[in-house]
Amino acid sequence: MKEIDKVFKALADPSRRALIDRLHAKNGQTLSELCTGLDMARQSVTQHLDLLEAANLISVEWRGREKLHYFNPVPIHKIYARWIRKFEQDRLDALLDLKNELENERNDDE
Amino acid sequence: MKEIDKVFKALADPSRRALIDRLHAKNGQTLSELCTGLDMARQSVTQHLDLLEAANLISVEWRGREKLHYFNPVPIHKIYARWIRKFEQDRLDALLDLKNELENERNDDE
DNA sequence: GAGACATGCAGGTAATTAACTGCATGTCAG
DNA sequence: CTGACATGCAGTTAATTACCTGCATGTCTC
Repeated sequence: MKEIDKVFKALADPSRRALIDRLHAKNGQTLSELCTGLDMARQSVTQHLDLLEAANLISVEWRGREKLHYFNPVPIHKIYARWIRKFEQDRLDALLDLKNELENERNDDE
Repeated sequence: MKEIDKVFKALADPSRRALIDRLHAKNGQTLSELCTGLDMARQSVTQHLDLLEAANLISVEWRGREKLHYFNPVPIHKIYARWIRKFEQDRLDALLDLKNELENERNDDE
């Protein structure tokens, strides 16, 4: 499976996006810490975290018996760079076209 | 299902992203036009397009017996605005922090 | 109106997924 | 060393998904 596909798939689930949000709010949380308040078995959370890790959206670090989780924004930046920016560019292009159109109209009047 | 979730789910499939790319290259294509060159039954393509339409990523317009498909970038912009920009912001913040840190160090020297 | 064409609609199936339960392993603290 | 704790690992299940095939409907063209 392509890298970018893993990222999109990982982001497609609201539970996983929530986990990223939690890590974004407080980085370096343990598994049990991430589980608190969630209506889901620890093992299910692990599965989600594994997917996020496979997509390189989080990285883990062991400290004794605890597993610390860190958010990594790079894949999201790549999605933006390779897949969203070009559509954003269309919006700018459309504005430029409109601007040129208006200016040409003005020139036609002269 | 939440709006944003439909969009993420719709974007999670590479076939659907390919369809968006094709529409981005040439807007207003019919169903059969979108099917050409794809190794997939027409009915399967229809299902993908239905999902994209449910996510508001494409809109359709009937002309006689033909169904024209148009790409709509707004949901992708919303993803960027509500979900990606804040992570991008972190990168800027980190740069600013670094800048301030360096300046403070310089002041400490004086 | 007949035949070609574009698409819709209704199942059916195999693969994937997201959740669970139960038990095992490894680490800390007294 | 022992008990508590953090996590891993394996297997099960129900829901979802991504396909397919077959047939129906509606619209052009001659």
